[in-house]
Amino acid sequence: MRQVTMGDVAKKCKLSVATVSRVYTDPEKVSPKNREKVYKAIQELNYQPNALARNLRKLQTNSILVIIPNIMNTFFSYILCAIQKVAFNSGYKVLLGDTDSSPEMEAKYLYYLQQKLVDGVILLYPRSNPEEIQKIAGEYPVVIVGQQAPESSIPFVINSNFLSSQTATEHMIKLGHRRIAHFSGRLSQPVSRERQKGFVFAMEANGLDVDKSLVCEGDFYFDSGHALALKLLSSAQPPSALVAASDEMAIGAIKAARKLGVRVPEDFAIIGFDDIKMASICEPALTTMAQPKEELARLSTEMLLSYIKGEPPHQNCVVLNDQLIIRESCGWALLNND
Amino acid sequence: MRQVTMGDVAKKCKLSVATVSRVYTDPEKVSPKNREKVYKAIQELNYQPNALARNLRKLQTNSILVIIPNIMNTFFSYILCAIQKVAFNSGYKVLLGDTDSSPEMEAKYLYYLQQKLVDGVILLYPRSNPEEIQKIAGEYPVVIVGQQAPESSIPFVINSNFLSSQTATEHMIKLGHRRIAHFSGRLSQPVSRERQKGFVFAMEANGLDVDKSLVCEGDFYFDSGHALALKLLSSAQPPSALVAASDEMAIGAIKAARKLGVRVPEDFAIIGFDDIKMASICEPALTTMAQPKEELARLSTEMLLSYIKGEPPHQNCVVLNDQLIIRESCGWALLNND
DNA sequence: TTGTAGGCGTTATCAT
DNA sequence: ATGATAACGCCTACAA
Repeated sequence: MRQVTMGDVAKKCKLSVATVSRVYTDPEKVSPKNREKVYKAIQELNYQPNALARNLRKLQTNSILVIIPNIMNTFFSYILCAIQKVAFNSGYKVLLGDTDSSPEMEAKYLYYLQQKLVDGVILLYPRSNPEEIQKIAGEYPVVIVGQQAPESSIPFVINSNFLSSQTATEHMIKLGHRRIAHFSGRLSQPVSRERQKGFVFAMEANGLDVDKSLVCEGDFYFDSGHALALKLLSSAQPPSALVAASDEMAIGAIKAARKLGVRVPEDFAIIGFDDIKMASICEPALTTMAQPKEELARLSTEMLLSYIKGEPPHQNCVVLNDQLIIRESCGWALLNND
Repeated sequence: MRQVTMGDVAKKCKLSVATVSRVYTDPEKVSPKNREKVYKAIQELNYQPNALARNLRKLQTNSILVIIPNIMNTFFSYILCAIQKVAFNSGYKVLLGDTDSSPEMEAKYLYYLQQKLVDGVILLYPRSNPEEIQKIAGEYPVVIVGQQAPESSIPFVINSNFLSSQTATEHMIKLGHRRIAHFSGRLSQPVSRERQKGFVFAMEANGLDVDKSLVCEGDFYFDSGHALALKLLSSAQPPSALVAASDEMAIGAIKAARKLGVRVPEDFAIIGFDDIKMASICEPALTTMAQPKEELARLSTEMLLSYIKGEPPHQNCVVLNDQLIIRESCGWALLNND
């Protein structure tokens, strides 16, 4: 069954394809009478314009690609969800590019731009090297979320990693902790280094020793937090508190503590990062630095869309502040309950 | 800056566009010497074929749309992730259609097919009415996951809801429970009705009364489970066990119990459905009916792709079995620990 | 093995 | 306000 085309509609109402086309692109320009005729024919033939032809003609797809390390993490899926909402409301479709944290996948997806498969890309927490990214982002609309593009003019939106990590650490120090551990993500990622630096800075600024054996490299995922905590808690001199660079690792640590009979927060206070859904639900509820997910998503999408449309951007680089959310795992309530 | 086209490549190596095109579609058909020339020119010009033009010419996009109620739920995001992997390996791109559980959104997304924006659709747990779906699915490749398409020939993949709900319920009965509650999803959805029926059937088959006040309609989400459990547990005759039709509701119930000082599983045994990530992490770990997520995703994608390619399908309707995963929340260990 | 040329379904320009 | 027509960039008979 051949597809219904504009030609068919035109023939049906004895008008030209140009007029039919105008009904879609600029209805004002066609007389009310003819407009009606066209609408009727469209209805009767159940016609829908072929997006492929339109895309080719206009050399654009009205869709964007979101490159994302792992949709299973609710932090990412939340952002993805928010991006899709903003994009949808602006008439843009969202292609999904889950990289499973692989730089190679990330690069493959970036090439969708060159193939004209999408009009722009939102790149969440990139893993591939800056040159690779710069090569594409220099020519096509790309906005990076969660990482500052060093020495390049790629627009980005990030949260205040250094500062927030510092805040989280100082929260623990204020609660009286001296031996504090830090679990970072892979240090190959700038985010991880930023958060680790914030931790070290806060410790030193408060005159505390940074025991190197307590500054551990994880990978942001649950399992790494679990394994690291098991090791530390069964060592000779276990820490009394943990600043984790992700909620997943923090929750992994909670589970590890429980397995060893270590009480959280009494014997081991924990603070996470991200505020994923599980953070408020797990037991004890996780104290964490909440990233402004909604804002991150909205701003990056708006920036990308105006970039695509060639509008002058209001802002190219945005740094958003995180928010400390005090729940149970840090032991704040133990001291402040009256 | 004009985009590089096949014409440019052709000119560069003094061959025709046809030859260049063949290098992509059927390299065997062009002489090794010329092939090299073309490769070189492609390299030098940094040429990438324009997917838009190719799509129009071939009237296909090599992409599929996944319509999904809510990516924030790890059950769905897991399936989405698995679908994307299978699709990617077959050269297909994945468009994301998060409906936020709205039938209207679902319908809008279905029309992407008519607009030729995608070659096929995987429809997860549809919420819109069957006629609406049938209208599109009758003409274009659609595979439904999680719901049987009644009186229509739309291919589908589901799990054994009735049977699994029965199994879950009987598990509770075997553990000695008599007053058992059931939380369903919205009864407008067939899945919900199936699971509820499975519960009722198991109760009656075992000669137990079904107290209507214990058979509650929720909406699959955390909050509904929380609210319902609060109500039931503070009633005059609280149940001693709960069969929840989703893990989210089950975990909501766990939190409610904790809030009221009711011990899980000692005073209130709970079993969930889905096996989301949080199920193994929450406290106590959730006993649940695990859906074969991987299989659901793989089979539906394979079915859709062969449907798109016009291959005769191996199977049109698949029913997969769930698996009972015993953890802590049902209290099995209390009886069987020796 | 290679080249020529028509067409995929729209949109946009230019006449009328 | 409307119509004829030339692109958009690629693929694929068909001819050479």
